[in-house]
Amino acid sequence: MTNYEIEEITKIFKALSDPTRFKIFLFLNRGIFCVNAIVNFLKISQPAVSQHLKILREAGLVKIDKRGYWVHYSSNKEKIDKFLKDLPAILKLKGVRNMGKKVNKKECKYPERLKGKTEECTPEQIKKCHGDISEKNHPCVSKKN
Amino acid sequence: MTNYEIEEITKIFKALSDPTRFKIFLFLNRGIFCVNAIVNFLKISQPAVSQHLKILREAGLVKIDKRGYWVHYSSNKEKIDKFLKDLPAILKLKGVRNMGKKVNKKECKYPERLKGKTEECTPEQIKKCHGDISEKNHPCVSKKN
DNA sequence: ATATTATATAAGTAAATATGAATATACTTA
DNA sequence: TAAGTATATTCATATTTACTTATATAATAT
Repeated sequence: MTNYEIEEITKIFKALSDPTRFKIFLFLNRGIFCVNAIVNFLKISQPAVSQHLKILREAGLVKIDKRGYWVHYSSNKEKIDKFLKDLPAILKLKGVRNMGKKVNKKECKYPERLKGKTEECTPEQIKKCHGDISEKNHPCVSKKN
Repeated sequence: MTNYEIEEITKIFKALSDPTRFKIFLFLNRGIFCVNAIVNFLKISQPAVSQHLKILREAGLVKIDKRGYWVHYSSNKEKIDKFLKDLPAILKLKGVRNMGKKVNKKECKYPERLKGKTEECTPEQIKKCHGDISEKNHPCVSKKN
């Protein structure tokens, strides 16, 4: 699997995050359509459709085929299939670059002060909370999830 | 697979469409963290984190566990796994309700007038373009994708 | 040639979003 | 009790977004 930048992934999610645009995307999953076909299907203005298509295109989700002055759009199945295949790993943080800074020492300050439910935290967790912590070895982490 | 409303799906995509929020989501995929742990990891204000968490929670992507005045967040693995499992079918338009109106007769008006590239359209396609068309039997549809 | 058509882009606008500062709430500590 | 802490909420603001109308572009039709 190729590595993804966070912005690359969120761009895809953003492209699919508007209901109107998502309908266009689903529509294009069924075949190859010209812009006016989508306009007449959705009953919104032609520029609105063009702009949604641009966002879908820039996210790599749809393809273009110019024929005369018609422009035929269709879904980019290769890209979508690849994304679907990679997604489980992406969501589990494999293959994502530039996650951000390291965690510092200040988080989850005093979990050992918890009364009544302290028994739900293991002694190691409590100990960790004041020791050295890195992105991988964090307090407040439990295996219970 | 359960059926999804379009808004339900786009709400999940929208929750994952902001880079900051997506980082929070990825962070929570690694364990159970209190809000301040996330604040210190991301270096943005605590209210900003709380609000992102609210959006992730409302999309069903994260879970809450209140302990004293700490609130431990973690990813909702069941929901995420189910969504990942359903996604291929969703993107292929199975299990999506309320897609919208039927297609009417106006789209892709005169594809047969195309010169030079007409041969790329089959006679049936051109014929279809002026016959009865429904959501399933649309002009401009080709199997070439 | 001119008129028409399909699509894209630009400009403007109303609504939504991301964020921070201030405040509220609820719990803990002393 | 009062003071402190973690989190949520409210409010204000700058930015982004989805949309429409108007215009531009490029091809087709007459």
